[in-house]
Amino acid sequence: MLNLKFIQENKETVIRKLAVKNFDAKDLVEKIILLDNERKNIQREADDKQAEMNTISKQIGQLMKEGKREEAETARANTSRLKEEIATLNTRHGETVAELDKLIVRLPNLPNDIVPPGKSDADNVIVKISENVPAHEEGQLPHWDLAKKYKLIDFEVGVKITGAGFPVYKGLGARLQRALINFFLEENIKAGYEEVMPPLVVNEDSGFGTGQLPDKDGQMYYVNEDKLYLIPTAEVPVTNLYRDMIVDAEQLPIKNTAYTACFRREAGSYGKDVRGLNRLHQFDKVEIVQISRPEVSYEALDGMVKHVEGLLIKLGLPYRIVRLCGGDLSFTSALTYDFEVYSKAQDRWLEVSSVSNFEEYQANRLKLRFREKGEKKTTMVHTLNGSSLALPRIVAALLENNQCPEGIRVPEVLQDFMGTDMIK
RNA sequence: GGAGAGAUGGGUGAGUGGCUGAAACCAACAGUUUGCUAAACUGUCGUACGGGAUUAACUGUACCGGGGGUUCGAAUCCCCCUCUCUCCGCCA
Repeated sequence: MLNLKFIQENKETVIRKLAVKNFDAKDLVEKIILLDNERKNIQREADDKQAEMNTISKQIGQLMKEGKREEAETARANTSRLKEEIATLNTRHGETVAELDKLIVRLPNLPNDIVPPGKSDADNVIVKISENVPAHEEGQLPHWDLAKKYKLIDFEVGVKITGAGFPVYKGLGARLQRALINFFLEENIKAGYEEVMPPLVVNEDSGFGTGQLPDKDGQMYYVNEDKLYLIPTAEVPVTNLYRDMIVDAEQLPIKNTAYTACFRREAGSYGKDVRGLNRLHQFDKVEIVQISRPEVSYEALDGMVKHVEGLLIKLGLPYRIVRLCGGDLSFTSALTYDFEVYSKAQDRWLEVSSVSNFEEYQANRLKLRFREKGEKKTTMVHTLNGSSLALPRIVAALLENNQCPEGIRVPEVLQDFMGTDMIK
């Protein structure tokens, strides 16, 4: 969430920048500022009265000790009115804060200045296209047919045991999952990311910390009995590792990578978007997370983009990198680069990674700060994350782009993990 | 799931109604001393939200797992919740 003080001092900037996200913040910001001022006034009044009360209480204690019962009784008689006033003020204060909290989480993160304006993904800016993008060919099989032909993925049995969007990987298909996970993790570790293996379900505080709640409540699976959410991405448990912490400056940057299954309800999706592996309710993803000093977070972002690009190059997949426009940018992100791989048979670009800088938006919610050595004051960190990578569409692109008369060519970097150079 | 014990600052741990935002020790940080290291000594050493000329000194309030209550006054008494530990049961 945005910082209250910042909103107070930069009202026009907030409104102007959120307009890039096509978010009309004017009324909300006005209301927030009004409420915040009210909150301060109430607090001042309540604090003063409480201070008065504390003084009287101390006096009573002193008088009692000295045996001056009469005077103590007199002092006590004066407290009841004060007590009531404090109670009233505290109630109002609580209500104001609650209202303020409710409003402030409705403000999205401010986009970075280089975020292009735009309404939808059509307005995203392509910043790079790899040179190996093939031409669309007729007669190529889409991955769902290839998966069937080589007995790699069984969508039907997944429907039987769970439902649509829960495929079952079999044989070399299952092994390909494992190969990709291992490959990604190894590469990430080589790049200095420490591997963690977090829980796949999280509590409400964690969902709030990274911004999935309250914004995307309906997109997560919820375990009612225990009030837990199935994670939509490893970002949630991994970033929340550092919730409510003050880290030392020399610990930064913190770099973690994690493989997890991800669960998404994807309510409202349909059609060719959900065909085959294009959109699933459960899928596997390796994630990278960085916690960075604010002044270098954009260098960190560039580094992450380079790293993810390196993975796609090693896999030999045709890709492009796009900078998301304001309208396509997520609620919590300040700047996002999406990676898309080209799928020859579908003649489509498939999103396989999203690398974002959240600046202090998540840190504010997480209460994640750092402290300079020897200094007293704390500063919010910047948090970043990216997929490196999400498996299903990588698999789709690999199958489709690497199909040949003999079978499906396995990229060299995966051959050891796969135990073969050709899926037949 | 059953029974019991517990939850205090970065850590250990004292504190059963006012003198406690919290002893002591450890860790950490700054400094003194020593030829270096170590040791010793001195000092600092929670967070949030306010006030203060909004990067001051200083200062108010709140916070001892979370929420509510009793009281002029609660870390301390009462109630509810959560979590942790031990034992039993079940079990990958």
